[in-house]
Amino acid sequence: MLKIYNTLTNQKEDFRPIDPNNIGIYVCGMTVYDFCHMGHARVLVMFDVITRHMRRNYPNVQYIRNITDIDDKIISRAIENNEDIYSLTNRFIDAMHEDEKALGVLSPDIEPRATDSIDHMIDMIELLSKKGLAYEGKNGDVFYSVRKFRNYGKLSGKNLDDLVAGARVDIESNKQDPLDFVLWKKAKPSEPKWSSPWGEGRPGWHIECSAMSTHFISNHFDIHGGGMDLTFPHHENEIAQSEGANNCKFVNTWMHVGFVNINDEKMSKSLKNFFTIRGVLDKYDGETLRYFLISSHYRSPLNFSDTNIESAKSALKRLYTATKGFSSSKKIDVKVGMTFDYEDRFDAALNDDFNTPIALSILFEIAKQVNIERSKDSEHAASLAQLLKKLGNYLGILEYDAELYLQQGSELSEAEVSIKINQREEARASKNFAMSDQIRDELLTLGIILEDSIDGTSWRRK
RNA sequence: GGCUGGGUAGCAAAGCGGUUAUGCAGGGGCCUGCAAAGCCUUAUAGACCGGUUCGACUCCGGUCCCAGCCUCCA
Repeated sequence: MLKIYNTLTNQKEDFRPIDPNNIGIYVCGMTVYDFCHMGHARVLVMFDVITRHMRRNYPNVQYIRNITDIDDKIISRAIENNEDIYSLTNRFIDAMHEDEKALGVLSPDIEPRATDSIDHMIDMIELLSKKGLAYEGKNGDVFYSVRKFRNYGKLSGKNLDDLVAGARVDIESNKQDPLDFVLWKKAKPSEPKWSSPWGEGRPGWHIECSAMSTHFISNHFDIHGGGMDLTFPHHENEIAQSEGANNCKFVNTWMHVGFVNINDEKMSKSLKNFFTIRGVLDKYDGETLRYFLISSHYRSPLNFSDTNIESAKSALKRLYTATKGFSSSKKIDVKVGMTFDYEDRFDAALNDDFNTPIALSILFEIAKQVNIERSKDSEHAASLAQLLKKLGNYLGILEYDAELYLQQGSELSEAEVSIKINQREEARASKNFAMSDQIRDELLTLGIILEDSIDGTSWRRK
């Protein structure tokens, strides 16, 4: 039984699908005015792990992740660059796709752009107006009347009076209540605009997710996720909009991914302490990064540092090393009873609120067993290695041939290394160990490590 | 101030009321011509104070500290 921590109830709950044959997942994606950073990477990778696991357990999982391609930041960045918003957003959408590919993230089933769903948003705002939940302010903007929605605050555990007392609410004379939020913004001259019953303008941020999730999935669906900072106000407002408009429960399970921190502080654009995915990929391969991101539980904070990624790199290398030599496509039957309950325990870990650290620890148990069996029972070792690769793939790691992975980024070609290895073999055969060690040291300075075994000498990158 | 989380060994990170988490790094050993990898072995935990219990890192209460949200943010 899959258990998921639900932000709505602040506890782990049994996941009971609305329709087991049709699971709906909606995740708030990127606002595309800049390159994705490590925080985005964590959300991308975690929901990739989550949907991969869901797909193994349910026949049809519909995964939707939107793209916010219209908002204030996009507009101001486009003006700054003196370019059309679409040329800006298209560029960063392409960049995002490159990044997620490098991280081994599978594409969502649908990736709707806000600007393609303006009609659905207008429909929803009209519905809210009809129900008396929305009103037009003095400046022509349309607002949601938060106090008219009974359950406002249920997701984030806030109550309206506390929010007012917090005094961090802006004084906005156009609103009836300072907590009300914008559904539709009147266009200023030279801003991108769409026509609507309230004149030309553009949608507020929150309405797009309510409109797109209900349109592409249903008024009521299973899982809605995003980064933790979206809990309030974004997701709270989505609930107000969707439930206010449709008179039914919006989402059963709300999932929120913890932050990536720098020196124990949230990584964010406003703090200017962020690292872009592509910046990190200059130094580390995508799978190392992915391993790093899944090495802690998705709700815990994750501290980003070179030391921590280096340690992820070493750990992943250990798993690859264990599968080395078994990567041939030769089909081996996994012997019943010889793999113990590794796979069951692996599944149980993921079923327990997607506990990737435990799932990974089981991969290490298998790796150790492969190493032990290697010299004793090679067939058993091979079947374990196959299992290791299979379970790794479920998490989106161990996707490459071990040999190739361990040799990637080498300055010398395969052939060049082979020549050196052969020279060294000759030296060793004639017991000229000074010479053989010299060759090995020479390669080491080029970042290449040689490993002698009964099967001969193999090499890998340091 | 209100609301969430959290404080675990050198570092990272989990589960668990009593039995080895796991990885990286360290010590000793085996293997090796020497290495590397691997295997065996080993040390180092549970912020603090009380309580419940035969027994608590794990449950309850309190204290201290940290992070996040309450404003755009994944």
